[in-house]
Amino acid sequence: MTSVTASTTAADPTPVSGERHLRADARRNRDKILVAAESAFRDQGTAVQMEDIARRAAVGVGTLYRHFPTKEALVAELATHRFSGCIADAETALATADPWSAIECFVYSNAEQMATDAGLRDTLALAGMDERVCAREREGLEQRLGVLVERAHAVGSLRADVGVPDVEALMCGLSAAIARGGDWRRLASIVLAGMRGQVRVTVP
Amino acid sequence: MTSVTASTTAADPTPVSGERHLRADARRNRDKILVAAESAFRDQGTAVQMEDIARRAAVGVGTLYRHFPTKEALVAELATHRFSGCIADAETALATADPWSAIECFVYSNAEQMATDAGLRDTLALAGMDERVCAREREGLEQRLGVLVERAHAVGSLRADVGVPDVEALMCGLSAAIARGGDWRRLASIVLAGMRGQVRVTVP
Amino acid sequence: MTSVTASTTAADPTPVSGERHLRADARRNRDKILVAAESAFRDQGTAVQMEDIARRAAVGVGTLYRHFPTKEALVAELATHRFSGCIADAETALATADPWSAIECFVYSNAEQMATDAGLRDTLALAGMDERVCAREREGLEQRLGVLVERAHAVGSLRADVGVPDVEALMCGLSAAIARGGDWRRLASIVLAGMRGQVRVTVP
Amino acid sequence: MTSVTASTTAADPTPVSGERHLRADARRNRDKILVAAESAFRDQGTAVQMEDIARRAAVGVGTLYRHFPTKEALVAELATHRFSGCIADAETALATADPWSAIECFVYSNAEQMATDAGLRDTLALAGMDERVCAREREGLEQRLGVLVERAHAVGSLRADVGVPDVEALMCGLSAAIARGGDWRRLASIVLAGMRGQVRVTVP
DNA sequence: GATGAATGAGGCTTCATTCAT
DNA sequence: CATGAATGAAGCCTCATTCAT
Repeated sequence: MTSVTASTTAADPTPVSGERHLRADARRNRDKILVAAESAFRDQGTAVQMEDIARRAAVGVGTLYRHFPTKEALVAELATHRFSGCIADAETALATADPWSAIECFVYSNAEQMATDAGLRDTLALAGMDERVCAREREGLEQRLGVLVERAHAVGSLRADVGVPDVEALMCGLSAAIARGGDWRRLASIVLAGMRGQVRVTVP
Repeated sequence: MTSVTASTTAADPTPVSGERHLRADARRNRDKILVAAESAFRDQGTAVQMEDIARRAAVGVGTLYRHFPTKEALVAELATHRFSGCIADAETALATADPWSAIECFVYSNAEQMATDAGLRDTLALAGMDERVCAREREGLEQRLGVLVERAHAVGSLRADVGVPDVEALMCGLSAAIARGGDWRRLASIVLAGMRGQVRVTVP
Repeated sequence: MTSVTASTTAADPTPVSGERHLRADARRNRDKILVAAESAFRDQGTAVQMEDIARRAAVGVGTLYRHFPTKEALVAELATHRFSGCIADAETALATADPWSAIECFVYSNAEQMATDAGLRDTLALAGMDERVCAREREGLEQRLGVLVERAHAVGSLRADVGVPDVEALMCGLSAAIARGGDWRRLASIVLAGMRGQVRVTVP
Repeated sequence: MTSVTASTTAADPTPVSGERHLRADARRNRDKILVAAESAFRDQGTAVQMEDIARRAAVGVGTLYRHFPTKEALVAELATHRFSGCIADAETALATADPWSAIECFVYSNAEQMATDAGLRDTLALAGMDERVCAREREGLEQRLGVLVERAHAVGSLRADVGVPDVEALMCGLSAAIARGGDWRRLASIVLAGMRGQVRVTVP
């Protein structure tokens, strides 16, 4: 689940680090803002005005700025959510026994998200510009990808010269390709086929 | 060659249709502006200020606006240049006898351009937003791609379910991937491998 | 009175239709802006810069633009105020029993306004350019003038060949004449004398 | 004749002061510019761009600036022509024996010009702003008007309290009124009637 | 001289951010 | 705390005027 709404539920009262005790309404506002920002960025790109976002969230700009001191901070927050989703995907993929299936799992679930939620693409593209935002999440993702890649290399199912940075770049590219509106499954399968190691069928 | 500088040489004094008699200095300035704009967009993205571009071109803003009535028009012009480059690549590829080699030729030459000149990415991404700009060039490109794809399909060297829009999307994606800074040759080869048809084994 | 300052008083807290609940300070600023704009236009004509107006109103340009999205809109608002003043004058005149006195009343009160506030001239001249602005007010004014003219014609105290458009034109002309700086009473009386019907001698 | 084209003919080789020996083509250009400027101001008001005027004159901006160092100078030149026309009218009027007929003659001929040539109105309105332009012509006109007014006063056919400045203001106003598009004859006759002294018919 | 390209100060407007209510 | 009005730096563009061809 990459939903942008805060995931803290009754069963999970511990707020994520950085999200201090917020009064119920404050939290509601924060979530409304994130949802609004997401759709706003999706519809109008980085050019959206803060006031637009506030309006969509049915909130005053002041409130928006109370929660996010800067437009950049808002984007970063969104990006963080996104990366968290990616990490979750990677985590799920790691649970898959077969190394290549794990990679497929990761790529497909990511592609699906991008196809479903255009905001994801834009946000990541945005965040992609400045390496400093979401450093922690990036690192977490890269770490998991590292494991996925390593495992796949170990059994030769991933092209030998493909490293983590390549996978990242390819995911980024896949995202851009999907943005053009084609069939995300086909596009993902093409990229996966390209990444596949040669030793795919060791003929008996 | 997609160089943005005017291609009129001593041997070809007839200006391209649509480019009316420009005084020598005017043409020089126009070219300076295009070169400057290109690098400016490359360095700072769409956000560059017109004054910045003018400064880089060592020209007054007025001159900039004399040649391009709008920032948008400038971007469009650049995009047109880029598309022309793509078309030229496609044309070159068409001259290759083997259908698959032709596609490889196209993808590699394009990828190289993107790697060499990161501005390409932004410009195309930009132009991608509004389908109306460069309509003619887009069409021309799609037409050539159509031939390339058809030929490759005929001999089964291109995945059967890959159409022109897919190729476009993949090129777009490749561009984004390359923009992340990896080895463009490897990335291009991955995408090509993914597009390759299954019938690679020409039965003995 | 055509004072540009908001007419809402303690006794009339209901804002005029179309003027939504404005916070006290917002309304104050709006009024400050209108007053400033008025004097600015008076002093410098249409050429005044928006920043100048803002400075006179002791307000940031942003505030100016929050209240009036365009310079044109600001002028239109001013013109509307002026027309409203004219309409009020016409209304007052209509309350006068004697048809000719009514016309005199209208012309004099208008002339006085023009003399007092030279901005009127420019604003009306400006508004005169585009028939679409203040269409409603124009119409309202013409309607009242129609009644005034008709009544005067009925008793023969207005030159038979003078119609509403003539009165409007003459008022416009009177405004221009007054703008030159002469004695507005004399100028108005001259125009009135010229409009007077021949049958001034009520036969004994 | 208020034609803006230079009035120097073969029979009148003495150039007006300020118009130095101009080569035939230079003079032709100068005239083309004046004609163009006139119609340009008529159509678009003071806002016309110098380049527009040059284009209408089928001349480069450079040439325009060679003849008139400033936009203001161009306007002034036009205004001077206009004033000269007024002076000529006044001169003609002075040749009329009856004092009141003389005034009527002046007012009607002026009104006709204004009705015929909208550029006249605008130019004069423009010039009217700055008292310094056409000072010489203004003075000349006022002098003649002085005589006309004095004569009319002497026989009591002009309202006693009407002075030269009033006549000027009224002419200005008449111009504005005519600009609204009504019947200039009627408007002029109204103003004249208003200026007429009371002792119009000394009953026998 | 004529031409029109170049110039750049200056105008209008936007929008991220702050602050009074 | 929420609100939305206020702010003003900064961006895009215009156009009177200058200058190279």
